[in-house]
Amino acid sequence: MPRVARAESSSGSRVIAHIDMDCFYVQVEQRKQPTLRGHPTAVVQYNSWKGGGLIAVGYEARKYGVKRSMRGDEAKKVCPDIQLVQVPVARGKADLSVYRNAGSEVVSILARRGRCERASIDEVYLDLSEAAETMLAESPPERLESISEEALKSHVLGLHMDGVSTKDCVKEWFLMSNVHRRDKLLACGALIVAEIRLEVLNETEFTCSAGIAHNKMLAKLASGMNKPAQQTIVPFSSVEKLLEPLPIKKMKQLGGKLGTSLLADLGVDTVGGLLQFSEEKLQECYGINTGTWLWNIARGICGEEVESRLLPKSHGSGKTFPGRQALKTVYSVQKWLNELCEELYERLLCDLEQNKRIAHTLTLHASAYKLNDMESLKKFPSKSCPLRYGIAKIQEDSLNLFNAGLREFTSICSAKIKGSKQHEWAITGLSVSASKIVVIPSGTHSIMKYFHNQGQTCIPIKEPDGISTQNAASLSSSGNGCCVSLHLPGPEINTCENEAKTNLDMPCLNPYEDEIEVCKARFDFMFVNVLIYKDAFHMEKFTDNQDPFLSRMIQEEDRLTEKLLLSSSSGAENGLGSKLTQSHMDSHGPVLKSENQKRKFDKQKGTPSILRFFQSHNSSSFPEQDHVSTFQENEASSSGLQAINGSPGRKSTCSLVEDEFRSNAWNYKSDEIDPVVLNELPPEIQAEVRAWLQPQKRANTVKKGSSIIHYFSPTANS
DNA sequence: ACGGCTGATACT
DNA sequence: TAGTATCAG
Repeated sequence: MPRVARAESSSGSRVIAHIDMDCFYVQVEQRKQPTLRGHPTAVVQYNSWKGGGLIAVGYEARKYGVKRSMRGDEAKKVCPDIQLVQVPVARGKADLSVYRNAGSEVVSILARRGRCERASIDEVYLDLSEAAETMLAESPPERLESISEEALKSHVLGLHMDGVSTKDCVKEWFLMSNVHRRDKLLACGALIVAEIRLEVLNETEFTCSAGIAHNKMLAKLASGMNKPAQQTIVPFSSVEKLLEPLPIKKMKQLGGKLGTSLLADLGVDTVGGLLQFSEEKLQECYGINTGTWLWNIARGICGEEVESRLLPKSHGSGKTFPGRQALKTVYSVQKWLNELCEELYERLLCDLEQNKRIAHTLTLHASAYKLNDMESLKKFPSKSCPLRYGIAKIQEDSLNLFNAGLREFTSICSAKIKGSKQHEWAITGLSVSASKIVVIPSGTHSIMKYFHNQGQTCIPIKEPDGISTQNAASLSSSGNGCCVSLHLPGPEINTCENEAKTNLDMPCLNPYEDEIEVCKARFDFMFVNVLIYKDAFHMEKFTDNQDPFLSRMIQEEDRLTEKLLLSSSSGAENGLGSKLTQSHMDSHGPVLKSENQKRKFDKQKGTPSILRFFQSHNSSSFPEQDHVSTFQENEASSSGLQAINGSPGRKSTCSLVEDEFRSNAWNYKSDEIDPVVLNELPPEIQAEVRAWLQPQKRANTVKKGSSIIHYFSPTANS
């Protein structure tokens, strides 16, 4: 909750829109299956129990009294004609990817018009202040020869003095010239939103509703007032009358316990009721932040900014196991964790490919009860650890996290029963999630670029003003190979030729620190890619087994490499991009075998494409060399990577990669690093590199290591 | 011990 | 920070 409110009047009025898709899941299904249009429809989560649980209800069905959180059977009873569509199922669980992707479609349209915040899978905030100002300056409504039909259908709160709000009234309101400037801005905003909503409809076939107001809170309130497919405007003058009788539970954030205690403590059940309490009083009751926040929202004040964020901050995959489905063996837990991790990892790869983002933290949540314990109210603890890319690693780590949690869960409270049999616990819910997702800086979008960029290794590259990093490229999606990629128009963002620009959005830290962050992110990016390929390589042996997921994964990763390489200009020149993927599977790459014949890798048929890429890109003589050094020509001596490997002439990037491929037990010692090169690095980088060389704790011990090295920790405990 | 699944945020 | 709790839809 945004606890700091900005004075509304101090800096000119903002124009904020909240766009809310109408019964979104239903619309998505209706688009997929147009015969459903016009019929009472609901989306149910696959669940043979009682016909499944409704998670979205179309407006035709609502007329019959069908409600969310009814079971499918009840819905049928109330509305026998209802069409129940099932949510897609993958890996034994509901998969919401199609809806997520559909949401991305909408967001990419909205984002063209102003700062855009994806508030949920089907809700978006838009800051239209600039656009409205521009319109007011250049072509104000009163100078328009006509107001669009859609805009004329707007609802203007407070306009209708009880009863009739005709189109004429609305038209008059739009054209009113003797009104406060802030209302004219709202009118402009409403015209824009009407336009946007038509765009959305044309391009996606989805209808939405919208609220237009001076802040997020009011916009959100308004968007729900006239649904579906309508928009509602909240003029400043209508705020008091709107809020005064409004049940407190209708306000966002007050629908839960806080709202309840407001009634219990203060006897207040409408927003207007709050007005009688001083800010101090509210602070006494609910703390300084919440108190002030309450005081403000009662007056329609909400300074919360629209964040520029089109992508989610975390990904998660979870499932519940209610009743007797509860999991009672570690085995079954592991089985389900593996499924959940598969989905999560698929989405992570999507995010990496489409948005160039890397997640850094893996978290496991579980819910459980104890069988013998009378008080089974104990919570199963959440656990997290550094996230290592690679499906097997995520699966292993999540299981370790679970076991760590389970030990706490079982030990702390019920040490009483010593002969601990299997069934003292049961798991009713599992979820894995990935967070701390960071965008790789522009210019790092291919490994080639990294290596070609050497002279100026760590120049921070910023986006053009007004476009935040994570809005770059395309919108995330996930799941099932249907990675929708929607590119935003606008300024070129992804060129490494862009030099450092000043970023106005950021308070700009020490530029030097900034530089280091960019460096770290680049390391992360490259290493993650290498490791993904290592994993794909391992998986090759499974392709014969026709495991659909594994082979899909391999394809996925092939595509990723190809894209990355094609996107690199020099890769394209050499024709490497396409050659590489072709050669991925064939068997000409015994380059590594000289050293470690026993290693698993040597039994594989191919050389991982990334590695091969390194090889072929470089000296032509590479394959013959026994212990090769590469990239000598390309790299300036300031390369941080070289420093990790040692001196430029001795052991370089390629051999670092090789070593990683050769050895499951990755353990560089400090003495393998040329101290001269290490000392050339900026002090912070030196520190970081040295830190990498320390032994790292991992999931078992549940401690977060430094940003990069944990990717390299061996997979197995052995 | 059934509304399931997914996300954000604030507190500590 | 990691872990918990609350909220929303």
